Amino acid sequence: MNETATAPGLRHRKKDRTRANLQAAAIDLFFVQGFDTTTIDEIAAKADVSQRTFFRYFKTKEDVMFSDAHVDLETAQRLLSAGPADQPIIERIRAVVIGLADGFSAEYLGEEFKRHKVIQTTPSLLARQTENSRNNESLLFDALKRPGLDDTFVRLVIAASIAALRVAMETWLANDAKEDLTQMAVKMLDGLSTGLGSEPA
Amino acid sequence: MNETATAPGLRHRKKDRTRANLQAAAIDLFFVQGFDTTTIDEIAAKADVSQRTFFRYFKTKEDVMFSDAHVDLETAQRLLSAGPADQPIIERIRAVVIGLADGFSAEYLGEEFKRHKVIQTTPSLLARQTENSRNNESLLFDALKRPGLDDTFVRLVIAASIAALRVAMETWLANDAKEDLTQMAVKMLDGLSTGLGSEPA
DNA sequence: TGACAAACGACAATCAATGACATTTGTCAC
DNA sequence: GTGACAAATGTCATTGATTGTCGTTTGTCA
Repeated sequence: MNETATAPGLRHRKKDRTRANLQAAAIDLFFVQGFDTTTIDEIAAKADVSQRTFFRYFKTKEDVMFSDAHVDLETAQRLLSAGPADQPIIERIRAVVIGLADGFSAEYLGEEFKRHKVIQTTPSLLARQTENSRNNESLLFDALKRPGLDDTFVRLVIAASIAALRVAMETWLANDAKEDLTQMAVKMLDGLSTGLGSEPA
Repeated sequence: MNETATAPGLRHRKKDRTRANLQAAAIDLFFVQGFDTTTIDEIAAKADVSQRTFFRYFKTKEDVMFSDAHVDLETAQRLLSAGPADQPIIERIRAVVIGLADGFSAEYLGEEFKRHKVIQTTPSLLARQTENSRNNESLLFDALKRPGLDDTFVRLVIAASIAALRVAMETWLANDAKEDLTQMAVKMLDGLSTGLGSEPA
């Protein structure tokens, strides 16, 4: 699955560099002057390519913020396949979340923090992110559905779990990453598991 | 707050008519030829106004599908204010959902079915809808938060509940409105209340 | 009726996104 | 090396959403 081993070749390396340049230029500009007030022309200029080339790498202006999103999802799917299939769905999700978070370096979390800060403050990016969540729900459903179990229940668990993870992320961002994100996420999933009818003291 | 009582005047009536014309023209065109393949020029032409006027009534092309969304939300807020504040949040939400659904006529449900069908099949509308959900979460949070209760828990309950309602709506749409939407929604909320850890047979 | 403001049309400009075509640049077989 | 070939890019042009401006029409109200 990971082909980084075989010699990429000059052409391929240049492509990677161009993509990285575009992405870095875009995120930089979004940070300092905002998403809406940054034009594709500016991004292209900063990355030293034509405007047309930007759209050869990213389908839309929003995409440049989400092109790496599939990585974590694929990891999640791999962890799901590896885990035991016979325990309750929410338990499996919980395990995957812990497994995923295990691979997050402090540096990665710092990058995520910045990225999500931009997303949170930009309506079109926020919309795009939830669109991604929708796709993730479908993929997770395919991975988690089981013959004996009501499909709608599976969808409910997945949707509620993703919502819980989102709330954890938002709280984390709002508190400037002071708390431990994983711990908060797990606490929320446990809340779903136990039931929201019984409220904390 | 509601000024519809005082004689609207000719100008106001014309404005209402123009807005309604634009909305009807847009939804019609979206239905028959799709959202993306319908231009603002077509909508404006069909409603017999200039393209510029369209944007005087609706901020974006998507807005024309959501401009009435606030009505149900306001009803929900009113119901929330009316209900008892001392029961668990999820119970209050459940009661509001039932109260809201009580006001849905068969005709309204039919309209909603068509509208949501278009939304479901149009990525940009889907994105816009979830953006609305975000706003609703904030408003519901303000209405439901309570001094003794952890804010994050309140947010979790709201986010999970909205996710559950969305799954109910999606299931309803996928099954061509065969089941009872309210009943399904309540069942899902009960699932959240009881806890997702215990799976149905 | 006349002043005033709201609603509107007409025009132009910006920017995202896409298509078409020409040019440059790796890659690979010879 | 060298030439054929495909990938990557640049350039040019176009569509369509969105916004600003300005002048005109049209309710409203004294």
